[in-house]
Amino acid sequence: MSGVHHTATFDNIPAEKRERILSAVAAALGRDGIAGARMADVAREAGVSHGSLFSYFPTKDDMVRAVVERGMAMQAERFAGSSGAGCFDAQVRSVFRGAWDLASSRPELISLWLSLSLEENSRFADAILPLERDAAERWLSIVERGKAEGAVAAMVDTRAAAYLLDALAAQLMKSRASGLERDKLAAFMGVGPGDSDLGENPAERVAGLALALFRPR
Amino acid sequence: MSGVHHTATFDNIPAEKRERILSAVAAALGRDGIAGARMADVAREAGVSHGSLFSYFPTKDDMVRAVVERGMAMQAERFAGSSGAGCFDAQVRSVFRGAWDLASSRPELISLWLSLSLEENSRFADAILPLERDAAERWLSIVERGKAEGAVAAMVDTRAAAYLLDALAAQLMKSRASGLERDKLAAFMGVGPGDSDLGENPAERVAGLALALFRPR
Amino acid sequence: MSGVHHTATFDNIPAEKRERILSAVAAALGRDGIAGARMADVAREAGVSHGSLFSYFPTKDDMVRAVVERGMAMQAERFAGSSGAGCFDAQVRSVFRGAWDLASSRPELISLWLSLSLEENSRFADAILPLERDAAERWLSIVERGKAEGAVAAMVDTRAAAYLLDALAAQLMKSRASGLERDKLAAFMGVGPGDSDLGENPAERVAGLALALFRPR
Amino acid sequence: MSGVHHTATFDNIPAEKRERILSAVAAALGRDGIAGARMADVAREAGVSHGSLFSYFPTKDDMVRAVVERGMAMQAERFAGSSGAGCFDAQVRSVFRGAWDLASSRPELISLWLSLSLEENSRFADAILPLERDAAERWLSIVERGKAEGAVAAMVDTRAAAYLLDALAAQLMKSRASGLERDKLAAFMGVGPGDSDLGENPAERVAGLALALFRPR
DNA sequence: TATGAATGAGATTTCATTCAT
DNA sequence: AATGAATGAAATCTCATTCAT
Repeated sequence: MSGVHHTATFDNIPAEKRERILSAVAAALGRDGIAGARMADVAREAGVSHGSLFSYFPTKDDMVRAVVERGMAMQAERFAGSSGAGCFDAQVRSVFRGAWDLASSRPELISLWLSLSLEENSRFADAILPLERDAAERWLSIVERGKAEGAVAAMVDTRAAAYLLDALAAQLMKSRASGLERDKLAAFMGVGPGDSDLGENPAERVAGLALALFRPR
Repeated sequence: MSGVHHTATFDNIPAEKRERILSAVAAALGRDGIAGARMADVAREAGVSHGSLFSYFPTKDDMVRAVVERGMAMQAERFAGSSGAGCFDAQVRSVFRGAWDLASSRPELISLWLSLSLEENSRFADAILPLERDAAERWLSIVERGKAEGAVAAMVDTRAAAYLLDALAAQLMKSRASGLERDKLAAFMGVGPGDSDLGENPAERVAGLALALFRPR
Repeated sequence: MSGVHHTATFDNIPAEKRERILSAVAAALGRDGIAGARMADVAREAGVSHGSLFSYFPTKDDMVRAVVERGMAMQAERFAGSSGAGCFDAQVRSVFRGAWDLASSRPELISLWLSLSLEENSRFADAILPLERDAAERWLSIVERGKAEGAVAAMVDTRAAAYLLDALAAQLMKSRASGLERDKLAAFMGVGPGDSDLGENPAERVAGLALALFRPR
Repeated sequence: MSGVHHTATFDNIPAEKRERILSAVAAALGRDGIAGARMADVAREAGVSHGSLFSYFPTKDDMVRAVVERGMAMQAERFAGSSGAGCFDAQVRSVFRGAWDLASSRPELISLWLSLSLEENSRFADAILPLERDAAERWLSIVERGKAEGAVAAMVDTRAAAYLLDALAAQLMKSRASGLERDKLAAFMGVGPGDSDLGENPAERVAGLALALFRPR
């Protein structure tokens, strides 16, 4: 299942073209969904013939896998920058900020990631489960460190807390990537739906709450 | 946009048949996605002819809207049972429990709901935005009541707290409806992926953590 | 492998239409070969939309099988009319005449039958092997009867003789169905290639030789 | 139509490479048919680049012609070894044996030859008609010599006899080159289809019968 | 001369929608 | 009102052929 999903031809073309194609794939998948994305659109947007696309990826599903496995690694990096560096508070804020920034700059990757949780796309689950498990491990170790530092109250259920932080980060990204969820966030934050200003950066605001809640008093 | 999406014919058929059809629609949409669901499958699974389906709903999108508007109302009821009754703690537990139970009994509705947040399905956003806003209002009033009761510390950011509780409830439902998210939950809770027993009911466990965090100490 | 290869829909349409479609399929397969025949051509020549064609046969290969299994049965009948009736000489002449007539009236069936012997079409072999075996049995019993009647010399190798008669009948049909083989027959019979008159009916002439050779002297 | 179908470049490459390419072409055409064979497969199997193939043959049809005209000459040689040498019996046995051996060693050439009789490949008929006519002439002169030698009864219809011998030789080659025809031969000879041993060499057995039949008694 | 990436016409197949019965 | 056969636009995928390097 996992492994290489592109042809040797794809390895041989210029790196710039490769990036252009993968970006076009991600954009189309994020915009139209996995089932709804059309190979012809991807080809046009990447500036290649649609015959070429099939010389890079044997099938549409292979193309999806290629961009999922590669694109999802970028998402994992929202942890990489924060891991090991700084105190609990700094780490949590860094992850939330990274999540928000990723969702701001590459919303299509978030849309694609969200769609991978759907049953209709369960055939791709194996491509991201390792990343999801990795994220769980990281959150768990962050909370453990928080307890060791005294930044997290001893009575806190470590596993539930890690789950809570992950859910919050996921919801923040969703709120950034989806129009509907953006409106929903606006409803929570008390600003009008058309209002593009969501006030204080929600990622910072929510991170602040979470940190305050965990802190022993 | 919003309003009635079925024909007069659909109103005239027996209620039992109506339910059977809407259930089949929800099952197909949840299983195969909005783009992937096929009218022929819905017809076969509902036990009606292919042609009849089009005499009930002018188009596939109308059919989707009909089930979204109707099916999503069920989801809203996870609040209905808890609203106004009991203290803050009881209300939060009740909503989380309701969310978990709904996701257990009708996972296809959760899958459908999740897919409505995707950009590819943004044309249906208007059909659920009111419900989402309603949910935001309810969470906000629940937190406010919590503060009035003294069950929520005064320093807590009300809006962020409501957002947090909503995110947590959403994540719980997702963890129940999607195979991938179930495995992810297992990773957080420290049980094997094949292990069907997730230990203590996660909804109760997570609700317990949230309530403890909000409580003044 | 063997069995029904068409949909229930195909059973429900008028018999006349069914025949029209099967004839168009046989014509296209005989003319363009199995790989070369195009579904769009078949549809146009049968006077149905090409969408309909796929509602009758799930795939192109199913369509081929349907016409092979059905069309080949017609070929088997070149034996049916002669079996059991008359003396050895009459039977052999009848089979040769039937073969010639079938090849004259439905050359496309012969072309299709010939193409089924090719390795490229070996996936359809199971559909005609029973008919081929049946033909072998019939020739063997015809030769045996010939011996019992005294129309075939006792020293004749029964199995080889049956094989010879079958090869001869096959070659006659080939000579009738293929332009190249027709020219080749003309070369053997000493008439010009453009000459449409092949002299005495070759089927009768060749049957006459075979019968004379087998007869004890 | 007839003539040279390859480029000057093809003449300039090493003879070994030329043979390798023509063998790969024959193998692909025999295995997959003319319509089904893919240039990319031929290139890979011949160990040359895709582009080179087109520098040797302007089009796929030219490539087919090149191998047909060249490969078919080999088939004609099954007569060459026997022509002029030996008595009638020896000649007939020699041709049958040669046909059987060619079909055993180069079955793909037989498959290709069989496919050339199909209407779908009639555009190549001119490439082999001379060879077919030559074969007819040879059979006719062999039978005539047989009559002069007294090995063939005077009452035998010379032209029909030549046609019969050709049909028999063709059927023998077919029985060797095609899986289906091999099973059919097994049915005639009374051995199981899986039984790789066809008993006495069928070519000798059938030749023996033919010679016995022609012999005056 | 050799290579292999690029192209696009054309093939099979799907499926929402229509409509005669 | 119900049925299911019919339709054709549109999707994925193939592959002979071209051409820059």
